[in-house]
Formats: sequence, C-alpha cells, structure tokens
Amino acid sequence: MKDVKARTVFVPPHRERGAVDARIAESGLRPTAQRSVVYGVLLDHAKEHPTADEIFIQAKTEKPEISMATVYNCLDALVKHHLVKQVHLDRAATRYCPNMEEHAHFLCETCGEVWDFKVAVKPRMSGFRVPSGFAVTQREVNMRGVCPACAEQEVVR
Amino acid sequence: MKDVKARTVFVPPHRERGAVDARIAESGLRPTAQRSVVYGVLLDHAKEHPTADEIFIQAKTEKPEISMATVYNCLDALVKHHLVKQVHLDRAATRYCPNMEEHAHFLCETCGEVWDFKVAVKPRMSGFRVPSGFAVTQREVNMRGVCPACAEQEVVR
DNA sequence: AATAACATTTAGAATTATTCTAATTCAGGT
DNA sequence: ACCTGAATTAGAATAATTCTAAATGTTATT
Repeated sequence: MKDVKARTVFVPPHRERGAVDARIAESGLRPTAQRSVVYGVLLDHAKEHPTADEIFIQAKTEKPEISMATVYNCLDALVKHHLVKQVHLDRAATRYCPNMEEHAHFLCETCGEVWDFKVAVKPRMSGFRVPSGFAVTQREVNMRGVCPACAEQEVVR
Repeated sequence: MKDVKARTVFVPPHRERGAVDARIAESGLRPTAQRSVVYGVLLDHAKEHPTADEIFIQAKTEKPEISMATVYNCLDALVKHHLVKQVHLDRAATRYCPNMEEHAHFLCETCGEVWDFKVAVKPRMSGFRVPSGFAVTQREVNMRGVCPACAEQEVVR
C-alpha cells in the first residue's frame, strides 16, 4: 500500500528524488520524506526565491499532510547543513535560495521580482574582509532598485 | 505654554535638536517633532542597531504620545530620504542604521550583537557590479558568525 | 485671522510571519 | 517486537508589520 502510494506521487521530470535525497544525506542530514519534498520544491523554484509559505503551499501538493512547522524545521535544517540559504531583502517574509554559489540578490522594488547576480570578484569578495577574531559562517549581499523591464515602463508613463 | 514644555524636554547632551532637524530638512523631509525624535534616538543608539520597537520604547521616553505606527512611518520616511537604512539580518525584526557610509554588518549568532565593518574596497565594492539596465538604489552586505568574545567562551567550555 | 487642502499622527484592529507546545509518528538499533 | 531519540503534526501563542479611520497639525491662500 505504502509503496503504491509512493509510486503515484507526482515528481517533476527535472527533479530526481534519489539525487535530492543523496544531497541531503551527504550534508549529514537524514533524508526524510518532508526534507526531501521541501528541498525538492526549492530546487524546482530556485528562480522564484520562495518564502516559507510559498514552499508550504507547493509542498502540500506533493505531500498533503505536511505542516507549516515542518516546513520551517526542514528549512532550518537545510540552512544549518549548508544546502540552502536565507535571503533577507525587506520586512516581508524571509525567502530561501538553494543556490549555494556566492552570488548577490537584487530585488526590484517595482515588480517585486528577485534576481541572482553573479559576483564579479573571484574567490571571496573583497567587501568581505573582517577584523581578525571574527569567524564568518554566512554572507549575504543584497541590492534593491529597479529592473530593466520596470525602468522602461516608468519612462513610458 | 508650548514653549515651556518644549524647553523642558530632555535632550541628551550629545545630540542637538537643531542639527537633527537640519539634517532632516536637508534630506527634503519636513522635520516634525516625531521624525526628529525617531532620528535622534537612532543617532544616539547607532551601535545597537535597534529595531522599530526598541526605537519606539526609547522615543516614548522623550515623547510619550508617539505611537508605533508613527515610528514605522518616520523610519520609512527617513529610509526613503536616505538618512537611515534598514538592516535585514535574520527572521527577526528589521533593524535600523543611521550610518550611511558604505559598510557591512556582522551578526554574532551567539550573543546577538551587531557590528559595523568598514568595507575594504574603495568607492563601490566590486562585488556590486550589476548587469546593465538594473538601477541599484540600495545595497546591503551582511555576515553572520561568531564574534571574538563568544569564540573565546566556546573554547573554554 | 479664518479657511481650505493636504500631510502627519494616533489608537487600535487586522494581518502576516514565525515560534512554541504537547502529543503522535517514525526510524534505527537492540 | 521494543526502546529511544529524532522528526512531524495541529493548533495555539507570540511577534512584527500594516491598515484604517478619525483627529491633529501645517501651509498656502484669502
């Protein structure tokens, strides 16, 4: 029974459950069904930089019993294990990003969309020098402004 | 009457109401009593990077009628006029910083304290290159980790 | 000085985001 | 199968932020 149910779960073609679980396991975390769904959703929607409850809504379509508390738990676990990072752009809900390469975020204040920007400088941005004695575990570079599409519209107006 | 009351308001020696008002006015904002108090509190407590309600509590000591909504309004106005910036470090309340020089923030995950770090690179950090067409109005560089004092305690343990 | 027009402030309600709690379920090791 | 600890759950609780409508203050105009 359980197996049948499992086999009928919809899995987007671009995401392979096995690979997702493997990455979770490699990070030192036990790959539970919930973590797998949450991480999977995030990988599928990386571009949207979803919030916890956008993830929750999507995760529910794959696993209807999942709860919001679990989404937060999973996200926190994934963050702690360096599979995911939080993105804090404004006073609104925190967003999540599974792209662990060093990059910056840009929030268009007009349309609300978020973009990933590659960072120009090589291994460690020079902006990240810190006084000795401070141990840095996470970095975040954020910008706000207007994206090209929105800038154009403003001109037309 | 009004004058007498105004003269008896407590103003910390290191903050001059006139100067605060002048800066607000220069920014293109009308210097109301509330804006002046909010900005003043922030200037006096820049090191603490206070949240809106820490500012509220402090502002109330100078102006007991002030309301939370006004604190948010004032902060938003000050942000819009580039006298103050928001600092988004984690899922907790947004903090505010009146130091408009380009600098990074460091949050010690152990003690919760926030530090200002000067940014190494000169005029514009190289990390901030953006694709053409994007207009950047605000930047934020944040780090999390362990401060020297907390690092030491961990060793002792 | 009175008035109109507009901006700002206010209290409190409403909404949204996040955390907490206690009970239950699940997984791995005996 | 049984124990133990980890993970999940629903829902309540808390915290942060926004909204609303009324009141107040300011400025320009008369």
